[in-house]
Parts: sequence; structure tokens; C-alpha cells
Amino acid sequence: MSAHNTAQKHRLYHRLQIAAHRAQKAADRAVLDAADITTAQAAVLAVVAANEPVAQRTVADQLGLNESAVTAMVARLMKLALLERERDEMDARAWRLSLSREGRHALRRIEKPFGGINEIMEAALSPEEIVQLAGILSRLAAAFGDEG
Amino acid sequence: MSAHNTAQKHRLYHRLQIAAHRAQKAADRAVLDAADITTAQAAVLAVVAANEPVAQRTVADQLGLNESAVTAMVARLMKLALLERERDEMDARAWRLSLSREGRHALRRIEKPFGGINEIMEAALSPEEIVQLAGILSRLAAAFGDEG
DNA sequence: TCCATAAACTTCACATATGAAGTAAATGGA
DNA sequence: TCCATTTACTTCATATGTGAAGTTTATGGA
Repeated sequence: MSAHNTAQKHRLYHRLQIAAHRAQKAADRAVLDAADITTAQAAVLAVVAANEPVAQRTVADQLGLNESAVTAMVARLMKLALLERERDEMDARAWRLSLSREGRHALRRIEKPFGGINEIMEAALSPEEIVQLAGILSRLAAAFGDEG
Repeated sequence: MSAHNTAQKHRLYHRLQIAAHRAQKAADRAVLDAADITTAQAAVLAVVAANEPVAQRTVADQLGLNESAVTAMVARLMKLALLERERDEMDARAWRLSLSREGRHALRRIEKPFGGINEIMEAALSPEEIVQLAGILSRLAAAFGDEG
């Protein structure tokens, strides 16, 4: 333990988990309502949209997930016909993921409810706090490492 | 969408989830290593310790979980012999949860590794930022509601 | 007293994550 | 060229969460 232990005194870890969990619960309800997908699925779709065509490994890296989580997500998204994939001709181990028409549609439909989530955050925080929070969260994510 | 949309520009929701997820991953490894329990289990033990003897409903409220999540957690913790329970004599629907000897022991053993997690946060942030972050996270949690 | 309703908990189906172990294809030297 | 190693993905066991539906026990009037 350090001399001051400010973090412990403020139960920072706990507060971070609670805030993230509640935000996710709210976002899931909003997104599920608008497009019948979860925020986790929306995150995968967004990464695919931004990197199309993309390997699962890349999706895993960008979302900080391991490969088996992505395998399962892709299976569910393909079952929902939101995602398509074909073999990478340069590398027979890898897939090339891309969005289906419905996948693009779903991504479009969540924009508005997702904006609602952002509005809740904007209402709770000042613009300066939002900028600070973004920086702090990035530094925290980096401090806990990208290695896995 | 609002006029400025600062939150969206900074992808706040996404950053919050990533930071929380990475912190949890790191904490889980540290805690699992020291006491063979997860941070989720540690959280339940901590709430029970602070409210002993306590009903599952109270644990759910304090952690922001629903009742079925607590039912499952309690079952696992009892299987691990970290938790005990008996019927509330005032209310035959409710349980009175309490820690076992091993439960108290486990809680003691995670103090040090958990301190390590706090130290990582303290190293990444200034004392002022820690105080700010604590306040911001509390306000966010409140903004996303306690209702469920 | 009786009954509608609420509260505490359980069960079920499902989504999401980890990590270990396995398969198959690329890759980079000796 | 050949083989050890790495890489991309899959599969399995398990933990953790949600929400809907059901059971049992309180509770508060008419």
C-alpha cells in the first residue's frame, strides 16, 4: 500500500465498475429496443464497419477481447444475418468479415438511441469534465495494459 | 443529438467500458492469484461482511445486480464454503447471509493484491484527478439510475 | 378474516466473457 | 527443403450477467 492510498480511499475500482455496469445496462436497453441487438454486438459491428474486410484477430485487438469471445460473437451475428465472412485468400487461416445489408441497417438504427446515452452523460457532466474523463479513462486503459 | 455532442466526440461510453473491462481483467488475475476467488465474488463477500447478516436482496441493491445474479453467486460461494446462510426467522422468504471463517480469510488475502490495483491507478493519475474521477463516476452512476 | 398485491427468492433460456487445449496454416531459419 | 515456432481460429468448461416466469411468504385494507 502507498503512503496516501487515495485510490483506495475513494474506492475507485469499485466506482468504475459500478458506473460502467450501469451505463451498459442503460445502453443495452436503449439499443435492444431500437435494433434488437446488444451493445456488445453493436461494438463488433462498428469495428467491422470501420475496418472492412477484417480478420477476427483485429476485432479482438480493437475491443480488448480474446479470440474465443470473438468466435462466439461472430457466430451469433452471422446467425442474425448481420455479418458475413469469407476466407482470406492470402491466408487460409483467417476470415474476412464484412457487414451485411441488415448489419449496416442495424448500425444506423442504433445511432439515435446511442446518442441518448451520450446525452445522459453530457447532462451529468460539464464539457470540461467530459474532456478530462476521456483523457483519464484512456490513461487508465493504458495503465492496465494492452497485453491482454 | 445535442448541439455539441462532446460525449460522442470523445467516445466516452466506449472508453468507459474499455477502461472498466481492462481494470477488471487485471484485478481478476491479481485476486485469483492470491485467494482463488474472482473480483465479483470478492465484491459479494465485502458487502456481506459490511452488512452481516444480510438478505440477498440487499446484496443485489448494493452491487446493482438483479436477484437471479445473486442467487447464482451465493450458490457458488457456498459451494466454495466461503459463505453461510440461514433462514430469517422474522421472514421465511429471506435468508441471512454471513461469512464463514474461510470467507473472512479470503477477504483478508485479497487486500494486498487489490492494493496493487489501486497503486496502478494512483500511478496513472494525479491525486487531484483521482478525487475528480471518483466524483464523476458517482454522478454517472446516479445519472444512469438506481432503478435497475 | 380473506384476498389482492407486493416482496424474496429460484429457475430457465440466453448472451457475454475468460483461459486452456486443440487444429491447421504460415513463416523463418538451419 | 524441412522443421520448430508462431499465428488465426475453434472448442470446451466455467463464471457472470439479464429478464421473464414461477413459488412461497408477507402485508394491508375491505
